[in-house]
Amino acid sequence: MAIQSVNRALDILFLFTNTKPRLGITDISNLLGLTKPTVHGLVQTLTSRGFLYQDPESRKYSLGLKIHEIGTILCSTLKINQVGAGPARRLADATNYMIRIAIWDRDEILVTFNVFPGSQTINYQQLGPRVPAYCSASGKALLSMMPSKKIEQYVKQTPLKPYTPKTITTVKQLKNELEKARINGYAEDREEYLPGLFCISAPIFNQNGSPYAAISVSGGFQFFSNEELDTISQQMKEAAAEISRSLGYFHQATPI
Amino acid sequence: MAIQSVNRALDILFLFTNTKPRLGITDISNLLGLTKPTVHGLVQTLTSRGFLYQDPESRKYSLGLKIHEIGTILCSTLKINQVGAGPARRLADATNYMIRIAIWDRDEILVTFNVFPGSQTINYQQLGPRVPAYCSASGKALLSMMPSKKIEQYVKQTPLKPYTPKTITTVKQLKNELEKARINGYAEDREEYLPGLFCISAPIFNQNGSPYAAISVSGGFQFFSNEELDTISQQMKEAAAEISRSLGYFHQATPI
DNA sequence: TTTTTCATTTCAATAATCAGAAATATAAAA
DNA sequence: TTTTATATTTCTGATTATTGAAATGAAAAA
Repeated sequence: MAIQSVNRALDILFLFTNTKPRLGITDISNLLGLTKPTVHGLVQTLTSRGFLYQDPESRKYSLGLKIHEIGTILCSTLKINQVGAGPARRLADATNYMIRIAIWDRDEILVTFNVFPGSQTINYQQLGPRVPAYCSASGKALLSMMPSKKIEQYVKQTPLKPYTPKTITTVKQLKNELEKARINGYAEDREEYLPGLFCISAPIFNQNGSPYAAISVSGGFQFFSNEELDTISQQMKEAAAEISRSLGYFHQATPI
Repeated sequence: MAIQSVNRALDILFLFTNTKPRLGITDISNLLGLTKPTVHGLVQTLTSRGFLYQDPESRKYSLGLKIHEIGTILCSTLKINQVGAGPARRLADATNYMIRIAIWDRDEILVTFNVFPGSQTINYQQLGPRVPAYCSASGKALLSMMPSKKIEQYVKQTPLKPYTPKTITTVKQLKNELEKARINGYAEDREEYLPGLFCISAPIFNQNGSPYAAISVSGGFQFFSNEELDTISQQMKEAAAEISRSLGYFHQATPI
């Protein structure tokens, strides 16, 4: 049983966009095909709770800051952040690079946690950004561990749009990358999404043994020597394994 | 007219916390004093929209990732971000430090935009973190431009809790800082919230001439020489003025 | 000033939701 | 296996929300 008024209230929230950030009652009424008294009641409720904000001058509405509050709570309730914060912090200090944790969400990579090296900087325990899986190290790390059926499905329905000259745009290239990731235990992103940004990422598994999240090390490409890559990837894989264990994952012992 | 079911749906969302990240129907029913069928309908609606997530195994509910999506939209619809992105990016590249834009929200500082120097790093056009006003450069920059009545009200109802050994904990010290900020045109934060973090921040005014937001430059304290401080604070004040003008603020000409 | 626009409120009929109690379903625990 | 706990569904009268048309209020435009 879906609650009509709740659905409509959520519909109203998603009417606001980059290009239409401010809406009036009549706008909303027209967009949703609802009467003005109905819209007014819903909008007033959302406004009284801080999910909408009414500009006193124009009387137009925009999204309210209470949305940020619930977003912060979402972030702190994510299990991966709760168990990943410690290992990520230690990895940041050990490597002196930015560390991120990300999860797979609707075929994209959603960053859930950011740590910068040195205790003098803030832990961004906050969500975002969202990045296509095929051109991020974490995306490839996760994809490489998914069943081949899922990979086929992914490449079939995902246009490999180039973001930089180095973005992978063919299925063959992508599959090669995934194979390499399976061998190395980590995936790479060599300026495939942002120029100058080089990342490596290792998958994190949950108690079902499914690839659930990924931890990544980001740095300027010029700073990663081959030797450094060996050291850092090793530390990163250990951090990933530690988090996987915290999530209840036990690596299968090799059968005799 | 407040819509009961919408209010209840929002109540449900705020039941989830750091310490209680997963709740069942009975839990929610008890916490809100509602019957189970009522709660179930609301929860199902929120789940179908992605605002809640039900774990298939435990059947418990937690906050859903759709909350992040609406948070992203909130961020991109904020006028201050829309007009501040350009100047902030240029300031980051000019100074080679992290730049942030923040607004005053319920006596706290809410960061709405982060830019890191160099095009190789990502613009965090995302909300958070939230920091007490009295121990952040942006908070002091904004507070310094508020009417003295508002300042009195602020210090009266805000406990000056220490975060570091250098946090300002007396009203007198804070007022001295505000006076200094008014003279300099920017405020400072010398490791008052996080050890090793030094920031300066200049206020941004809206078309009413009210202090509305602040732009800050963050860096390790050891990297700020006096000379550098002069240059950077000047560039920062110019960026702040540019954003203020974009918001419709015209600086009063000095009367003859 | 008058006109226009749109937010807000009113009202009564209609539709949707809720409470309360109880039944059924489902999964974990004993 | 049975027991236990809890999610989910069912039902009906009571409560609450929505519609549609119209009126009022309040600010901006002409």
